[in-house]
Amino acid sequence: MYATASGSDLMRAFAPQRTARDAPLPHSLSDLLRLLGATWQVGASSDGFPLALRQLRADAALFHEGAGVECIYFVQSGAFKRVRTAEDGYEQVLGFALRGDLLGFDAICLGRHPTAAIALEDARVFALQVQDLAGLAALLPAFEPLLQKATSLELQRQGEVLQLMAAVAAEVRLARFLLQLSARMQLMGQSARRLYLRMCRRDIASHLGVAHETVSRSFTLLADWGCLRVDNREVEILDMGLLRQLASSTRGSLDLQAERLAGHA
Amino acid sequence: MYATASGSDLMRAFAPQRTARDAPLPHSLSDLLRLLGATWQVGASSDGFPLALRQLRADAALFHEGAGVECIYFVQSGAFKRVRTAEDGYEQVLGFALRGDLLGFDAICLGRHPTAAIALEDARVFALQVQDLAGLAALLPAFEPLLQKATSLELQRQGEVLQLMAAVAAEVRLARFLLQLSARMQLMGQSARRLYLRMCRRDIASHLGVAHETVSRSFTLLADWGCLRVDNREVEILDMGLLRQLASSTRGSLDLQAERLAGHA
DNA sequence: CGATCGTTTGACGGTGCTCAATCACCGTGG
DNA sequence: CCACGGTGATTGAGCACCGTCAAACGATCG
Repeated sequence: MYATASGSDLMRAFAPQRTARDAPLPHSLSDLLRLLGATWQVGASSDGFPLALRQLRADAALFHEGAGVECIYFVQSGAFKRVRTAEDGYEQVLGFALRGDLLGFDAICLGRHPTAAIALEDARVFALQVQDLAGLAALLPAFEPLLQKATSLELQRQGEVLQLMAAVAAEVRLARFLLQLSARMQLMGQSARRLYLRMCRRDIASHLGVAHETVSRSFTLLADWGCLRVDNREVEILDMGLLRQLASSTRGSLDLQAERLAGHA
Repeated sequence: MYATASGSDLMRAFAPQRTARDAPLPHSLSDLLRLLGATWQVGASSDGFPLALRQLRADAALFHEGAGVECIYFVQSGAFKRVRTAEDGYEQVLGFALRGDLLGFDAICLGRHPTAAIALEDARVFALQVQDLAGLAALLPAFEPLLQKATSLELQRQGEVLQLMAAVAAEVRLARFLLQLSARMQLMGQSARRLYLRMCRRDIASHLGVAHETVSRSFTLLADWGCLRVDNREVEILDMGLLRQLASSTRGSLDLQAERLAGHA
């Protein structure tokens, strides 16, 4: 590696596993802070801080399971799935990461990534070396609360995912998943009603803890009940209230919905 | 409350919801840092830092679902369950917290506790006001990495819990749960083989996403296969290898175990 | 246009949920 | 001291839901 004093090469040095087609992209610490929800502007003094912007193609791995931790990442664009592969090859999807989400932080405690992150589409991420975290905190005292908020949000989201898998009925799981996705899209300023699923049915199924055929069946069931309009990966929520009511049912008693189904048939 | 300038009263001031039977307990910042795994000693300069040690009886709530966040907590002794209650009264157990675990951090992002924490037995926790976090970071630069490690560990544990609920067969879920518990006990310097379950079957069932009767059946099944010896809440792991093998099976194919069962019968 | 992958739908069998009874344990009060 | 009620754990029977296997359909791409 050529060590010159130019800023461009500094950036390059902090972008691991950079492939040939990657080109240096314009970015700065301000971009990351704005992504994390900071309202104020960062002074120009910290523009030299080592912050890499990595670009990935669909199906590329941001990091592999078991790999040593070098960076934590913030999704700038695109979508990821977090997966853990069992010995027999079964892929467990633990969650999906969208714009603004934190990736790889669960690796800090043990020094290795317990899960892999795979891009579902072309994506860009900010990469922050863990060894630079202390320096960044010293340079920008306001960064620490932002990072804490981000980790807290991840923790809270993981809790919601658990509730998702805790539901017994498959339609309830799917309903909860769609509502969570809808809420996140709305938080990003996008439509809460019209969703485009970036992941395939198999990934959704793994995430919900059911077979992928069951996901299909649940989609058509929700569509039959008038909750949704489903066209492959395009989903439109037609009756948000009914969807919420479905998602809130816990043990048994989908009978109310069964009646509605009978009424429509 | 009598307001004098003594140090004891300072402690009292930072212990919210203190009941009459609670007495001031000896504690210091050093105790917390040692609990978090710090190897170095803290200087006496920071002994005046506001750090409360709260004591709770069994079944008492450390914080309620939806309550505003004031503190984050580190479990000093005892055990907790983290629960979320649905509208129809169903209690979803998201996880259990033991000595050294962080509680309440998922509330920081939204300012409200998304889950409640209930003591499973008499317990003690260190309480750290969130508004004091920045001050503590300034006073002790080495604290920030410890907090990050703790949050990272929580995040990683939540991922493991997800894997737990992702398993299809009930016995597999129970096997994974017991292995996770065993690993945590060993990490705390206790026996990995002899476990005393601090939670009732219903809590375990909710945590695994099955009916509590199924938990009972799975316990007896694992015992019949020679994995465990179960006596109410006392569990002894007899065949760790077989238990691991069971826990690693994902989709279908418990047939191997079924053969073993037939062999024993 | 064929090939491959993803999605949907059907049929069947098994696992676990529901309902219910029994047992064990414990603290209370007669 | 033992009867009593209460809670938690275990076990059984029946049935619905979902996983597995299988086939057909659709989309995308070379």
